[in-house]
Amino acid sequence: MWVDVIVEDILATRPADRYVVNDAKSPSGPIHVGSLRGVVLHDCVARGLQARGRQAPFLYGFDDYDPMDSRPASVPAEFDRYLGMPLSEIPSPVGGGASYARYFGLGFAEVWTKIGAQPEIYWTSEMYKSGRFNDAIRIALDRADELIQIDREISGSQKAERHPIQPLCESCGRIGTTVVTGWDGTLVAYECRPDKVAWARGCGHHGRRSPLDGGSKLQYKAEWAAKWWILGVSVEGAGKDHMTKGGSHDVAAVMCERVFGCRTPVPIPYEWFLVGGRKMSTSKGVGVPAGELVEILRPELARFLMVRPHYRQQINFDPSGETVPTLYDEYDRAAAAYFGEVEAKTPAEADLLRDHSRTFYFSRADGEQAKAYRMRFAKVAYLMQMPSVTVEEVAAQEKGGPLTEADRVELRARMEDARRWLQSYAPDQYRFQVLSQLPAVDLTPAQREFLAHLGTIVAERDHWDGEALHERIHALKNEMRLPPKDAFGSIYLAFLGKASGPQAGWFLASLDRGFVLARLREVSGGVRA
RNA sequence: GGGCCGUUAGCUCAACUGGUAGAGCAGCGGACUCUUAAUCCGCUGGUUCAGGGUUCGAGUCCCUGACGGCCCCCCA
Repeated sequence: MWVDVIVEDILATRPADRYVVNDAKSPSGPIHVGSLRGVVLHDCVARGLQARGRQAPFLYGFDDYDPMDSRPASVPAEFDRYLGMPLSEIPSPVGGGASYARYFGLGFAEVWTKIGAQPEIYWTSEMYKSGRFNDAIRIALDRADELIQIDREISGSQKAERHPIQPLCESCGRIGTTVVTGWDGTLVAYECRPDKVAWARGCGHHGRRSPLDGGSKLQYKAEWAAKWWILGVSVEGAGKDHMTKGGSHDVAAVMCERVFGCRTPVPIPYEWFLVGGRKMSTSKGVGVPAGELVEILRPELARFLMVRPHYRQQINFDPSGETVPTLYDEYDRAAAAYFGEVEAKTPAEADLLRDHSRTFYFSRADGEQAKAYRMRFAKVAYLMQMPSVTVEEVAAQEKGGPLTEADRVELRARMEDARRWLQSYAPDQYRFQVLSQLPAVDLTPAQREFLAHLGTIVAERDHWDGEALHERIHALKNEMRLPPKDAFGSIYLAFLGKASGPQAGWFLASLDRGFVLARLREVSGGVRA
């Protein structure tokens, strides 16, 4: 399991009693589901370190002193006037006094809470305002040339200006449009340029101010390095956009070591996590909000989805098709390994089981996962669509005994997922619905006759057992020398409007007898012939 | 220009630090007095993208190449 590999590697290469695990995100809008991968990854590593007896706080930083550099489609157009201002200083798009950054950041935090992660949140705006960045800002100003040089050297970018400090404009409140023009050891001289960036317009103000206590922010690569130094971060992964060679992480790493004199945290470069299927209607066509994932899958499955594949592998989750049932099957396999329900026949198999077991362990959302009876997801989905079938009863039969409380909780979670899956994502093949009105079907005379006879059979008894009825259907089909396809097809067409369906005997037996008789009479009587 | 990932059965994917290539679905066959989604059993099916190399042994490690997906060189 990759988490164990990472944890063992950290313990071996950097022995310590305490590790600070950090992740961060700029809350510039609705936070994409991809950012959840970082949360889960860091949460797992922190858990793994803790399980090895180390202290391992997991910190999550919202970089809310970053300037707003674009306006998400869901945010009203009047917010364009805030472009360039720190996210912490912009009002929430839904009002209520909170900042723009808090609105989106806390919304994201709600999602990670659901999947069992509880990082300690910090806000860079507060760090700046409280002076925690002051030493780093002084260093960055004193050694600005060196930092700029590192940026150029490592990134290979010829881009002229990337001064490590951006003052907050005292006139317009923007922080993304300013450039430093001088530093006397106490005050920075700066200009708020109308043309510095394409996405915001500075007001043109020239001024001098203290860069400390919130008066400025570090440019983001320098800020990253400074945060490692200030917070003592020892482990921090990042998505591939940061981790490319000569990319922001490489630059920050050199800044961290050469300028701030601290060791670069253990890096963990991870791949993207995309959600296909229903794409959002944003202009770019991608960007499913994190919260949507936990509306498709319950917490353990959402985590499992991200824990199972290696972190260097891209995840492209498409909830349509058979993805969800398959994911559930794999989850069940992992659970079986974890609870010791399967025995390995070979050493290789034993290793595989251990791997599955660890995957399950790290997929737990909260606390110990109770051992419970796990009915196959596809079956749950199937049973739920059968009229007058109680899934709990079938589960108890299948289990061979009464369901425990844990069994019921597990089953209910599956039913929830199945309901949503059937409603929004399941292929038609998995979905059926008894039609309350006879659909317009095209049946041969033989099929009508078959259904008429079937009606007679059903009428024979007040109560039918599924198996018994199924036998009679086959017998009737044989007597009439009707091809199975025609016989069964006619039943499904009459009740479901499609050519196939659940096993006919059990299916009809589960329906209301009066309804079945009426429908058979109607369809065979040529009402719509 | 640079970087990451992928390519394994018809499909979707597994396979710990190299040690007999496996599942699910599909297909085929069978059991249950029953071809048509609730159960169970069996079977078929792979030159692991290609070509080199290391090794007693390579899906796995190294090199080269092909194809596919993505990222960076704006911002953060």
